[in-house]
Amino acid sequence: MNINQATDYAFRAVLFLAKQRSGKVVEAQTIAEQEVIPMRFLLKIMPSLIKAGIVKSLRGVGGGYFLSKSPREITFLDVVEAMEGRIHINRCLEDNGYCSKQGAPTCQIHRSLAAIQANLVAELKNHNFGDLIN
Amino acid sequence: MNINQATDYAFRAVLFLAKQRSGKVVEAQTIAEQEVIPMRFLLKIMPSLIKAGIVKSLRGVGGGYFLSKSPREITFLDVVEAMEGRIHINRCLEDNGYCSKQGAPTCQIHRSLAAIQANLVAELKNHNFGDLIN
DNA sequence: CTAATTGTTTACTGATTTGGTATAGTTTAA
DNA sequence: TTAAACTATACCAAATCAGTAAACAATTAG
Repeated sequence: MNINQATDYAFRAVLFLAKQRSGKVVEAQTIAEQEVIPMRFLLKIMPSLIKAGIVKSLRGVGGGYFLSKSPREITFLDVVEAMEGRIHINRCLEDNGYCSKQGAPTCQIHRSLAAIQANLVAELKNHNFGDLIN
Repeated sequence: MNINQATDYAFRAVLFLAKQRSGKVVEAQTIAEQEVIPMRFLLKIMPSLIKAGIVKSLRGVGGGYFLSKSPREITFLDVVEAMEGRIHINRCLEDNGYCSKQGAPTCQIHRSLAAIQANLVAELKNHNFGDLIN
């Protein structure tokens, strides 16, 4: 029931970029040093944020990363999903959800967990990076 | 961000016991068959529910398991914590929380995740097994 | 054009967790 | 005392996690 280390680092990288003046390009090494993230690991994490449309990058001299939209438009859910995919608090809630009992449609546990998951997703969506920097 | 298979099985075992008439002792094999849980695995799971005070057991002939309190008094949080311990959605929220940046007290991410976690815990506490059997 | 700089991609690795099985032991009723 | 039931512990293969490494691609400076 937790986020993994890569997601934790991703939160910090996004927050660090959100704190820069708009459009400022920050190289990986700066983020890694300031946020105490292993450089190589950060370099593996960033492409996930790019694919999710949260961050953009520039290569070559003077290159680096910057947010692709305003911090207020980036939610905690966006970052979690960028790193870990859609949230499913139990296997039975996945798209072709597996259950050894095959009882999903009528399973009371399934329904309760679905409600709990929906609440969690809503809560994650309710936190954005704009609120964190003011 | 999910519960593990053992916890899923634990939910089913508790619900199955909750559906029995009060005080009925059910042997492991019956639970395993009805809920489609590998017997040996179930036998390893049950002691966690017993230690958490959710279930009681009787050994020997005619033995088995039964709930130690009313279904309404058993929450989803109780079962999750019985199986996985206290919920921490990120390492920094553990008792002696680790953070490579050591910035927990002033970290905005930490504070947001703490709020999200508190919401999740409250939601889990809000679902009980009494509601599921009526 | 070339070299230096910066991100991208993919593969690899050791440690830990997960999901489950096996074995030996304890308790209890008949 | 024997069979039925749970308990404790050890074991195991596969997957995931956290991180490292190396080769590659793009860009800019000179």
